[in-house]
Amino acid sequence: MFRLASPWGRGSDAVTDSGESAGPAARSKRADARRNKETLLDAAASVFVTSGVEAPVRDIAAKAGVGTGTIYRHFPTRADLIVAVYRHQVEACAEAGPALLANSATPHAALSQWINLFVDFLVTKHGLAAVLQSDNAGFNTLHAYFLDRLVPVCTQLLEAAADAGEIRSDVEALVLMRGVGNLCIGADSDPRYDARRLVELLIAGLRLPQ
Amino acid sequence: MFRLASPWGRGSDAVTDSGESAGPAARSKRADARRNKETLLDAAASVFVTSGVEAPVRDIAAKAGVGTGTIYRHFPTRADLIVAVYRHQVEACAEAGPALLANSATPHAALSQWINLFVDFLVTKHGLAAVLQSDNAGFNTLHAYFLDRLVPVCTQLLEAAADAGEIRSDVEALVLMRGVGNLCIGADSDPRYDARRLVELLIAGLRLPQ
DNA sequence: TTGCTAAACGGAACATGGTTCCGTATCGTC
DNA sequence: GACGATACGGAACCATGTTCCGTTTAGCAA
Repeated sequence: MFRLASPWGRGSDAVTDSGESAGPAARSKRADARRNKETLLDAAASVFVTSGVEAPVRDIAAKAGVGTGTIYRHFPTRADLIVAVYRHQVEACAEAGPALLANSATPHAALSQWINLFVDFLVTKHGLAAVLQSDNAGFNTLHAYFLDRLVPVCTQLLEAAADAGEIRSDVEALVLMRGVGNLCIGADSDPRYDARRLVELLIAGLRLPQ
Repeated sequence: MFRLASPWGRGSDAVTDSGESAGPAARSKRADARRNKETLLDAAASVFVTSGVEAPVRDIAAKAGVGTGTIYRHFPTRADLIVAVYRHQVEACAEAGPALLANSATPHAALSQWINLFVDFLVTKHGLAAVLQSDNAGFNTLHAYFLDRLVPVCTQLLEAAADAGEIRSDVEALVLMRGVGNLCIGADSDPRYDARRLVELLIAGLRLPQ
């Protein structure tokens, strides 16, 4: 069974740790700034687990022992903080797509397993799904990141399954992913609601009518 | 084609207009209070159309030419106001269930049409679907009202279709309705997202595997 | 080691939105 | 016309996201 990397697997973020990628010899960040960013990411991850992604910024700042201004200097908007916290897991999910396609019996099986991965991710992140769909500007970067990274993967899986004649070919990855994301909303707040089940039905509905 | 009553069909609300239903000779409400409640409902309906159900309470009060306190006296919480505004249409939807069942070729067709009715309702009410799923306490009454009124209808349709051997019998109405509601979130803010389509797929997924 | 400055910090202050409270105005009755 | 119950308006309160700015500090150079 495929699983995403551990939630605590974001110790060192190679891209954002020090200095900007642009410019030849851009001055590297001050040590305390780098340290604070790490502290902040850990605090946010921890608070997200207990209070959900909609936890007040002040709570995260408090947990990190830092002022709110510090958060906004490192992460221009809350969405950027969320992206940073979950980047590794989203990357893992994106990379799992081609791997599943290569290792599964059928493209449809790969698609199904990949969607499961995505659902598991969303369902275990209290409130993430809801925030993902919020039309609130300011979450635009969050929205964009998820879509930019995952839609191409989903497209690839959908096309493979369609080419194999397993599913209808008139459903776009963007629409499907948003649908799946929507179905995951509130999955953790009501035990009677079974998001995984509904997603299964949705995927079942993709099958070509016999 | 079945359609819900016009959005402006809530002129006189027989139940809540004057006096309480409890008590033998409960004193009837003052005329200005009754008038204000009507004005408020009209203003809210109008604001909901242009700014969505999440419009600030102050906006509704302003539109009605009334203080915010007045809103809260008539409607203890925002959710109560929303319920009051849409009560007629929800009732119409609930009543359409048995009617469709009686007039359709198959129970599955009735179910499908009824779900369409529900989806049309949600999709045309900017932001309603999102608010419906909000786990924010305070929207409990809204949540409860929709579920109390519509789940039994949906259950009836599901059971009829299951008894006819058209669909699987292991999906509860509550789960299905929440799923459909979720799929409708954000349907009006992004033209690329096609909630109706996804709901169709979900309903298709209910069919017994051949 | 000491001094200096850009960088970073903290948290008060501001903006927005839901909700409560209470002094005032009004209705309906006597 | 007077009076008590009812309803009204909107200021005030609380919670939250975000910005701003005076203060502190890291890192470098003399």
